[in-house]
Amino acid sequence: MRQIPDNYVSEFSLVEKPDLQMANNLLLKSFRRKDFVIIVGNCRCEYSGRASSSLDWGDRITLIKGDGSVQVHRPSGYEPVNWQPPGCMFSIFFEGSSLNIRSNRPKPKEILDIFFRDISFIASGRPVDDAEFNLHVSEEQMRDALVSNPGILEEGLRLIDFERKVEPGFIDFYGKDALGRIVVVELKRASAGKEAVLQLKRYVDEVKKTNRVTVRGILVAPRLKSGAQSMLVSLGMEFKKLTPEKCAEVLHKNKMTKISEFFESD
Amino acid sequence: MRQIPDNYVSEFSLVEKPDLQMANNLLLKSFRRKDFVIIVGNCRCEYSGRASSSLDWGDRITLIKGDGSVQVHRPSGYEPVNWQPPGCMFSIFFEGSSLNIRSNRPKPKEILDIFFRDISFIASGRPVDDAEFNLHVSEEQMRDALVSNPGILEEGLRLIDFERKVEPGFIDFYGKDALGRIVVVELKRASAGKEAVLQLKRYVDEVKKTNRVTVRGILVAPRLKSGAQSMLVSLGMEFKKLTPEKCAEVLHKNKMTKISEFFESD
DNA sequence: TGCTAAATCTCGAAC
DNA sequence: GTTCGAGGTTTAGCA
Repeated sequence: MRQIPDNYVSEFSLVEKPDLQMANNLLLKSFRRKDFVIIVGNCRCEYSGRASSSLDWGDRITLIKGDGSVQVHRPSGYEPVNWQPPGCMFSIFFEGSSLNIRSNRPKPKEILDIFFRDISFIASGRPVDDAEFNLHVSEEQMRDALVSNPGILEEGLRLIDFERKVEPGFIDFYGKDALGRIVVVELKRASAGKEAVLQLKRYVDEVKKTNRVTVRGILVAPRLKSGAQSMLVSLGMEFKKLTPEKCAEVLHKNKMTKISEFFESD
Repeated sequence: MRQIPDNYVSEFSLVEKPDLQMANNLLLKSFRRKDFVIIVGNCRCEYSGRASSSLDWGDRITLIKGDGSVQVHRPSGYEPVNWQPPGCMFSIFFEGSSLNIRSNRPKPKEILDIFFRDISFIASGRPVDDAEFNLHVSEEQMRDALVSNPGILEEGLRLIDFERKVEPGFIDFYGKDALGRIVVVELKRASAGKEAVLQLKRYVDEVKKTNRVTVRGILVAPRLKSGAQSMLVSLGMEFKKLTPEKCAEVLHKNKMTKISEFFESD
């Protein structure tokens, strides 16, 4: 078996200005092989399913992936103008003087028809990509930081439980403060708005209902959206600022501590 | 001035297997011209901004649009693994033995670095697409149908206001029924779930609070998600079915009526 | 499989 | 410019 070199790039076959008959043959083969296909050309689109849409002729870039997803990109805009999520079946046939690529999504039932009348080029291949994607600062990591070091919020704060199930959902951080009062924390990675305030309120009410004691509700986030502050105050709750940067710092310190512990115990 | 034919397709330049120096030159030119660029090759990515991420080497398809948006696509999945929204500035330089395309988003400050070590091909061009995109059945159109003809929901229902601002948000339809009771309608274009029930509940509560009268809450959608029905009933509210097809029919009739009125008044 | 909550959500409109 | 809500949202995590 031939060794694949570390920087091997799966070749893409390129066909420039194919006529529609050739395009039909190329695409049939690619669909059967579940190749990654790029089609640049002049097309129109019809979509029908959860909603329905139509788009007249224009030059677009179409990506069809081996997992059965499709996206039609216009010259500008981040989002595709038409698309299908993974899991589609493809068929292809002539419709008048244009070539119709139909992608069929079974559930929910959705169909996207792309009609090509002119194709600039078709590229197809099987890209190889086994790398792991790593997102560094998530809400979960912010919670980890808080759980591992509640003191960053307030002197004397102690953890009782996290991701604690109560009826409306999960309490990010459940603990007691220096005076022994129950503390319920709702954590947001970005600006916290009124919906976060209401969510926290529901948790606090639920905890009060079952415990019948004083419960502090603290909304923790990098900042508040406008209106959230007054709402929070009027509902008798608090806001405390916590930034991703601070969390990263705490998590870094934890790691360092663990490493030094490892050496001490060795 | 030369006439552009109706099915004119702006040509894409294709360069297969360019070395990194040639790729650098090609891309520099394309960035200056704000071309649409497609790069297929082996790359790694580093992103830093609202969050941060890293992705090791793999074969990927990169789209760079004239509006300054970027997306790096893996062999599978609908969404790009890394991206930048429109409005970025690009720079390109060598980093060790790889070619680094840096996209810089000013506000919020975000940087995406894509490092190429091998490029299968680069395609660039200026696609022309002036077509209007048309989404046929939107929630707004369903509301228009309901507002223009409240009778489709219930005999004797009258409109008082729509898109009415109350604190949690906007009430889709606000009216009175045949018995003079206030009716609050929450409209969903697709299946309505528990979150829609809760949304309606908040609006009803808000209206009750300010008006201190009987308020009917009606959830209007093509169908309910499982669990929503019992939740709705237990909160003392109702469901009424309304399909996009019915709305389309009503809107069509309205248009016909307007046209005939036009002829009568002529 | 169905539901819930988050997202580097994006996008557009209203304030 | 900011905020807010909708989306053919998509996607990931669970029951």
